[in-house]
Amino acid sequence: MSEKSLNFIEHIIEEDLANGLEKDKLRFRFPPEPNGYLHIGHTKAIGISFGLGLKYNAPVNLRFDDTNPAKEEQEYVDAIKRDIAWLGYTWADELYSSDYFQQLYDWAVLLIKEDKAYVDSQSSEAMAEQKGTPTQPGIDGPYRNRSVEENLDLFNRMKNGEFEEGEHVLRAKIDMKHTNMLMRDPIMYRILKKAHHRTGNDWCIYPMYDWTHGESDYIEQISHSLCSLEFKPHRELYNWFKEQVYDYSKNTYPMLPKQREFARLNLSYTIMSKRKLLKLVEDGIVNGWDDPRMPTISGLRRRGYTPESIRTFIDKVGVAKRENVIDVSLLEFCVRDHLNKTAPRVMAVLDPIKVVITNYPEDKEEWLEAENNPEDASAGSREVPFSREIYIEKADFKEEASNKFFRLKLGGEVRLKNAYIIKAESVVKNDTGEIKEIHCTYSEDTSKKVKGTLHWVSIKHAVKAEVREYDRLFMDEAPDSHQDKDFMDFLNPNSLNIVEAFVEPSLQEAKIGERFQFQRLGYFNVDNDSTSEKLVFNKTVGLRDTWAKQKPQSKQQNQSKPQQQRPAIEDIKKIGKKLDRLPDDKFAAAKENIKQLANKVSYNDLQPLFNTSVKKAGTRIATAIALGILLEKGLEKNEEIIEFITKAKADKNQKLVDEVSNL
RNA sequence: UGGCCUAUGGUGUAACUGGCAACACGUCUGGUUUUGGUCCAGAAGAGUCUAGGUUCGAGCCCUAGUAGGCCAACCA
Repeated sequence: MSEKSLNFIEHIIEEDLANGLEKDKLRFRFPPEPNGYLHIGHTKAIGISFGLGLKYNAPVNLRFDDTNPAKEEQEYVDAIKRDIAWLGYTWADELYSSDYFQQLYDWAVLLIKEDKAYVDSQSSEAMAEQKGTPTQPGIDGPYRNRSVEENLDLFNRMKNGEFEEGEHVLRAKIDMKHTNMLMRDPIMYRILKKAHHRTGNDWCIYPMYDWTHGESDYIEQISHSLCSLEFKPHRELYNWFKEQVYDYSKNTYPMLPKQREFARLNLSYTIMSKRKLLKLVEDGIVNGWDDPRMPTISGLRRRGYTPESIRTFIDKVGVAKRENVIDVSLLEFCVRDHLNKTAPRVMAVLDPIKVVITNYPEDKEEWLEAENNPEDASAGSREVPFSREIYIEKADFKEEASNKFFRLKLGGEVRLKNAYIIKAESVVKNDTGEIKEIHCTYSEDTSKKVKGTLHWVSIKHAVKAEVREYDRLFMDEAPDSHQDKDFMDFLNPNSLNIVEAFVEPSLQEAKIGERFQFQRLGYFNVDNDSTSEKLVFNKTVGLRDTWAKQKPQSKQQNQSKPQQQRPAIEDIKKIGKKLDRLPDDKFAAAKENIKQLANKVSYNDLQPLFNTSVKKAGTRIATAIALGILLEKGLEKNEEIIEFITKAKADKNQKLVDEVSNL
């Protein structure tokens, strides 16, 4: 652990420690709002705070940020706790912001007494108007200078339920002209006559996020409050509030927490918004929050992901402040890596074709030994039944094929995993020419070298099972990042594919949640829907398949990325940078590219490049090429241009001299 | 007309107070293999957004641009 270089948050903590913060004062928290299920994005926040707790041996609180009774439910509290525990993290205290409602109220009264908060009685529309915009300052509202007495009275009556929702709010009195809109007298309390999942009807005023969150951190004496980037502008308010309450309570709560922000996790081909995930659930696109296609923790769990693999994934994605999109292939790598070491191997045929071994006696059957996991000697072995008629995968047979195809073909030999070597002799077809059976002969000499090995199941002994194969839910790399299109437009209609498969008989006893490698296919686990009458498997992830990659692909994979539209001059500079180091053929291509781009460039764009320093030959060559186009299009040579050309002609770089010579 | 944040191979993250740009995924070779998996060996791929400056030396410091993100819920 100490080997690994620190991320920026760890650097901050190390610095705080070096500056005198005592190590036993370190304390973190994970603060979910119980209004939905946790998803893989939350796992990053969980991993950061709980990871820090582990690293520094510091407590990490689980605090439900439950200040909005309209949206929050016990069901979500339970699901969140279950998911965090499943991931393998242990929280110090289970806490609720609602536990602090009284303290928050008392502090709010103190703020009013100091004329730092006031009751506003306007409509939300009027208040929004006075608030201004990001580019325009706000103006003071008519209630801003109410007397302390009146504010105290009104606030007390708000608490007592004397007013209806929307009639009054309590606002912090900061600065309506502040450049940070959050500082323009933010609302601290609103009236909400709703029952809260924990406090019931005790309160009819509820504190807002900014007032609650930071003060909850303060009460819990959290040292480092870590959240995602979009809360960066809130930090200023966070600090303002905490400095006020510190004045009132520094003796009981001596430490001021520090908020820092990191970039949230984005995964390619998936969405992370709770609201949008909820829509998938409500519209019946998926079968609930734990549908194996969902990026929720519960979905991943049901899909067969291991908590270990999710944790290593989070560890690998790192922590920084720039927007990122992680490729799902990294997540898949992490599960494969873990399951490869732990999942027992079994044989299952998903798309069967019948093979008859003509020289094998009709009534004979054998039980052959099969290794459970070549990666784990302690996993032992089991026996699998073999008989005259077996299933193999349709894709594993071709009547004719090149010798790049080292599976079964007519006249060719192949090894049956854990069994004999067979040779395909003939096929039986139906009227439409479809192959119904492959007739083979077998040889008991298993020592022979054959290139291919196939998995199979004995038809007589095979157990039927339902296998659910999943594909990504969205066809687009970033489905919710298109301003002109709705994320629902990118739904993949084939995200679920149910097949009737045949599995080896040892699987009859498989229990819900158990994970296996179906050899040569991928990792599968037993779904919750599985019963003793009907086995149901989920495909967690396929094996790496370098064979599939060699075949021509007609995939939907290659969708062009939404190319960000840079000004042409920027591209020219970029290309120009290494232009002088390019081999001739590449240089010609780059030159052509620059010529194209130059058509979109004005003289004013190009002019600044004339001063480019002598050592940056590439940029100057690019400038010369672009200038050539502009001159062709009728640009008049002025002094600056002539000076540039003259200087370039005298340069020691031959390419530059060439480019500039015919200008 | 504003404020704040960010910019390093295809992707993600490193590079401690300036000193040969590293690691992982992905990609491509080759080897091993009763899984076209795993494993092993290797390769390609970035002069760190652009320009200018400071310096013996800049991914890191300064200036100016450019691009992207966030900010106007009685949501969190």
